[in-house]
Amino acid sequence: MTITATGAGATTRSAIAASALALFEERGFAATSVRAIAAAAGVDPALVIRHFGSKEQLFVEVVGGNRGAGPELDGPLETLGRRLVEHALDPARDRERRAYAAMVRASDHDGVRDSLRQAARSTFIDGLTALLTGPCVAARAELIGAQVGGLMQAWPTVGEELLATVGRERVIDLYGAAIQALVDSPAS
Amino acid sequence: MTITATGAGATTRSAIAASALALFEERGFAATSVRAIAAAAGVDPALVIRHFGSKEQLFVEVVGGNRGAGPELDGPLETLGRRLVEHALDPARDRERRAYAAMVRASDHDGVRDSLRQAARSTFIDGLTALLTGPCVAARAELIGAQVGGLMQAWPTVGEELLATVGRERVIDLYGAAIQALVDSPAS
DNA sequence: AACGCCTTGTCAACGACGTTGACAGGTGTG
DNA sequence: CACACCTGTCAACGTCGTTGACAAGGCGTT
Repeated sequence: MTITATGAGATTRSAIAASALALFEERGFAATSVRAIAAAAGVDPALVIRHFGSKEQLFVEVVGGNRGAGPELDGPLETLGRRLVEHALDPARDRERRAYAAMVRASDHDGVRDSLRQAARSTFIDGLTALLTGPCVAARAELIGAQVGGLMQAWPTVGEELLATVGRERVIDLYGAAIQALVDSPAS
Repeated sequence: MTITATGAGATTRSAIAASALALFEERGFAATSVRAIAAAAGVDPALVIRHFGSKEQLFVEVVGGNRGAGPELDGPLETLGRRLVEHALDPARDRERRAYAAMVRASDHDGVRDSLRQAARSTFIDGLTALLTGPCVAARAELIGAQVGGLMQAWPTVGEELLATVGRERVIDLYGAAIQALVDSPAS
């Protein structure tokens, strides 16, 4: 039950977490077995469960646990749409994008889905709601979240093609304008 | 190998498909076992695999197989954004929306992901590409697909709340306008 | 009628999976 | 020393998707 923050077990625990993160991001949830994680970390499969409770909890903790604050929200509202797309497509954010895709794909499991929803709320939609002005800010923030989520979900499969045909800047222009339509205070 | 279109086996095959569809939509892919499908259909588990090859192929065939043509594309371009949202949120389309959600959640498996991508292409994005005018029609069609996909994915979790707070018409207005930003031919 | 073939279905089993319980070393505290 | 506890090991359980061998029944050909 108890898990000490320091001590001998903490190093093996982080070793398990590192192996798990690498395998989950590379192969996804279903294709990664607890036994494979244990083998990569050089420990017993039972120890993985002992430390993290279950495969699902391990996934949520290592893949869904490292959320940044969301600095992409800083800046003028007039260019928020562009910045959101730039941030979502930032090549340096490849790891986070793959982590998000892995979570969406594993959202067949209730715990993963709940974690995904909660993470989106706390690190994105709530901040966005506080930022927007005009009517229906909460609803518009949710819909902007749907837009960004749709882009991130589609990107692993269509992103390469889009980059080759129209280029990153054009995608940022186009999708940024679409998001901006929800950022700008609508009539009525 | 060979599967006759008619004959004694066709009825049990469709019985398996019916049970599988109901269970997959209700519980999702991972939580539905081949044995449960077989029990619901009153057949042997091995027979399920015999008829459909694998659990994944069965899922793709029964959940991803019944795609409509897409009449939502008919009509003037000026209101296409609205119509797409109306169609995506149509209460009568609850089954299709749940099927789509089930496929997204099961897209951890390669075959499911491929089927999802192909279905989106053939029944939506290709038709949309043919419809749009102006520059970058293919890219804009893909991005519109991302928008619609994001909305459909988010809807099961946030739709109820949005309906209660701002109402369906307002959502159609807002998100429809955002999609319309990609439908309308952009400046250069 | 007798034969062989294909389809349809049954049965037991395989290997892999996530998870659990009982148990062993190792360390610090009374 | 004895006690407790954290850390780790081991074998096993039940379930899973899938497979192979085999039986029952229809059907055309000789």
